[in-house]
Amino acid sequence: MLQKKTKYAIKALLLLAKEYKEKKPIRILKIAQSENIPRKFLEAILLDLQRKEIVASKMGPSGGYYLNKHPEEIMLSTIIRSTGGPIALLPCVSLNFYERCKECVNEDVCGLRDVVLEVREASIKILSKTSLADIIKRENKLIRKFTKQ
Amino acid sequence: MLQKKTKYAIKALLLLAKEYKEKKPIRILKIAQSENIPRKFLEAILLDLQRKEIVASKMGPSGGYYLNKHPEEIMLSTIIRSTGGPIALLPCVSLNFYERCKECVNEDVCGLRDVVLEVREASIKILSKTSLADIIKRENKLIRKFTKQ
DNA sequence: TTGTATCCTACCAATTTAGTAGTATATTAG
DNA sequence: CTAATATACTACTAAATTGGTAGGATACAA
Repeated sequence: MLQKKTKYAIKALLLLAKEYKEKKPIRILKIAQSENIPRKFLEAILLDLQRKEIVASKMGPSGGYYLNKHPEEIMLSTIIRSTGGPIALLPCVSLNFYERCKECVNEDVCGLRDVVLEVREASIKILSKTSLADIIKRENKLIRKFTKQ
Repeated sequence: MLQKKTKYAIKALLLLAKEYKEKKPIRILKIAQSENIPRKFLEAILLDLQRKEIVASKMGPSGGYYLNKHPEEIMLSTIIRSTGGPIALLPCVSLNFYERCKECVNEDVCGLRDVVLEVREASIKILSKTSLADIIKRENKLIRKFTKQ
């Protein structure tokens, strides 16, 4: 399951994406209020995202955060990883959070790992081709679909 | 990520599957030792699996646990769910652990949910067609592959 | 130079997960 | 029938993770 932190990050980034205009900063407080995220927590999350170069910031009055890339270039997989959420079901198949199973004598020969690898591939395939812009597009499509009815 | 409990459950069930013979019980202690699982913890896990009718037990001397179905009929998705691990990335797309997002005004129109739904479909597709028997087959295939080299 | 913003470190609280203790109950070999 | 050996069950405790907060340092525009 994605942790709250990751969900908050995605929500915040989606807001930045919707208001996107190169280097136009938006204040933390504004994001926190409109997305219903605890202000101080969001501060920490954005700081993380900045270290991963997903967002950048401007200090001082009229400062705030803005996307460091175009919304089409920021992928869901990148966001999830940046906020500490591994995508794989087991650490032994995680690209970014790899850890060996203590119990496994030889992980090359683990049948479970083999399956879980497949699941990871399938998930990453979707998550790494979906950008912030794509999510917004999907949202609009869904809105059109549901207002037609 | 799968929790330790789930991993232990899978390991235990794989052992039972390898030794499978209808209603032949294997002692907790034996499973615990050969799979390196804390004995008392395993006890609790097997009790859970029994309630979900994946295993059954026989009490008293010469008692123990055995699979309640053929190894080909016990699916990975069932095991994961039985030990409390949701497969979906968000509760709002989980079939068995569904929970509404507080923040979402209308989840029918959530772009993120739409993506996460796709990921769930892809994962479940794999997990629900893979049985204990399949995992063992994969293991054997991997062993053959690595001993050839 | 003052007010408003992010930056940064160090916490604390709540929840979840992992694991244990101890007793009750069932079964069977002798 | 009873001693030995197994699971069944309840109730904890410990450890780890996650969610969230406090408060001062730093930057910068007006």
